[in-house]
Amino acid sequence: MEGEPGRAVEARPHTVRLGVARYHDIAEAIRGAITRGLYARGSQLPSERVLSEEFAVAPGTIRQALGELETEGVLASRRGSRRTVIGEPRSAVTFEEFRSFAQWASSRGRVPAGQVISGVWQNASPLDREALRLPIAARVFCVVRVRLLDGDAIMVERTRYRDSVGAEVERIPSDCPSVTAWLAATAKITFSRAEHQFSACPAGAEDARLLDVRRGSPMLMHKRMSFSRDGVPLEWSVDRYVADTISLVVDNSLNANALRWK
Amino acid sequence: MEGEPGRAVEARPHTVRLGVARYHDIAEAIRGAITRGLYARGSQLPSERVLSEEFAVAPGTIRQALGELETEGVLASRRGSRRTVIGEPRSAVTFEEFRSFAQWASSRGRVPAGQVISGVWQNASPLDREALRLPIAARVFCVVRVRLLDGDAIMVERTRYRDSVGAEVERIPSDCPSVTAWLAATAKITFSRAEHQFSACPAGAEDARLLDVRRGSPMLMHKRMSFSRDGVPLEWSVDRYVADTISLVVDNSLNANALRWK
DNA sequence: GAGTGGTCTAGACCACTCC
DNA sequence: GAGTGGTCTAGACCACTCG
Repeated sequence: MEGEPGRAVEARPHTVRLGVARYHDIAEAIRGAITRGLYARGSQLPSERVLSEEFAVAPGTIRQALGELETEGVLASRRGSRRTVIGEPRSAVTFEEFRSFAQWASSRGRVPAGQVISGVWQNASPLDREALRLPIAARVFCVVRVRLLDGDAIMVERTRYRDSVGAEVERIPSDCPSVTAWLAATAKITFSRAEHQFSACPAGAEDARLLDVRRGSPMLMHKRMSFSRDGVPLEWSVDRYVADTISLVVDNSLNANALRWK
Repeated sequence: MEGEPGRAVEARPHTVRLGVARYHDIAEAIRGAITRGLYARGSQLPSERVLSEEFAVAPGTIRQALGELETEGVLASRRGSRRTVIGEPRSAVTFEEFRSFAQWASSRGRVPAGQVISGVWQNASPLDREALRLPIAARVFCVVRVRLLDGDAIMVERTRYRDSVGAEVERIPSDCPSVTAWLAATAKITFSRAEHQFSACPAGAEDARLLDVRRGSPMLMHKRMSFSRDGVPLEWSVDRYVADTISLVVDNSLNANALRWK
């Protein structure tokens, strides 16, 4: 293992280090130990009591660290039996990466780009009003973008923003690679929760023209609604990807679920 | 609220009731209070201290209950500020529902059915060996099934089982609606983790014939790998759904992710 | 029966938010 | 400055698993 067990925690017993929690440190240490092969897949982890002595922390702190790893699907536990090592920790996608095309692409070492096809204000349709919980006669800002990956057009994005957000989006330069990043930096608008729906559909006429595929060819459709921290819906969007350019990976266990792109 | 705060917990301070944990009870009570409109969307929940007095439990127990609700995306919290109510709790899909077509359909009040097209033993291909972590010269049991929803054929499932599981699957009656349920009940084989990948693809010749769609028409492709509790891969499968018959819903927040079908 | 994880108690200090 | 959530301590009993 690692983590300097005999670190002499000093008299002050529960000082939280600035920025990083101790339990997260411990999770990181165990994660690293698994990656380095110290714990083989299928083997058993030391007990919570033993770990709490090794890391010189209270049992509850160890429990928090192990909880983090179980959520990631790296460990599995059962009452009365020792925790078993499930496998290599995966680089789970962060929320930002999953929500933002640009941030996902960058984190994978690929070059994202975007091109705005149109951006207009419209009266909110019944669909808009339901999705964004708007009153009658509200307006929405509608943007159609083509997204490029390493220079290839692979996706059409049709987004509808509520007015407060739309007013900011309207000012964004049309070649800005990441709307999400721009909104966060300039307008302090951040998305804290999103709901995604995936299905397949045939390419429409506009899709075919913008992405250079045949009409009716298969596309992965991704509907998305994003919310502020207070649960206010900020935007909803329908993205259509050319088949075989991208896929969504979902990892689920009895305890929790994790997402990542591939 | 509810939960009979003055329930007279008695001298024994930490007796866990059989089956249900107290923190889960409390989460359920708060969930119910939100559903019944006692806490409006966007409003603030009472503080942890107050709740711990109302429910007559230690603060840690309240914290566990609130954690459950935050994972579901019902609540959001921020240091120094009170927890805000995000919205109606969703009926998050259980792991079993997400993995099993039959269980998902049943839970939605729809009638699932399955028909085995073929079931044969084959030598494991390189793909099989990688997915199931098998040695050279291992055998896999390959099954092709058509899945029906309310009488309509909507999906072709091509599954490959490692030998120990295949031997059991071979004995399952061909009209059995739920392979998962049969395996759990009869052979005590349960899946505890799965990895899913979604993308779009055109219908192949066999898909077209079995599902009565045109070749090349759009399909939602779902690759799936299932593992035992100890991390041993038990099966992998490629399912292809007719477009617009089904879609996957993923909910993700800064803290956690939840899944459900729609 | 020894050991393990799951649950729970009853406190504490700190970082942060809001007034 | 008062109050809140985030983290941590140092114990406890119970249900369960395994040898």
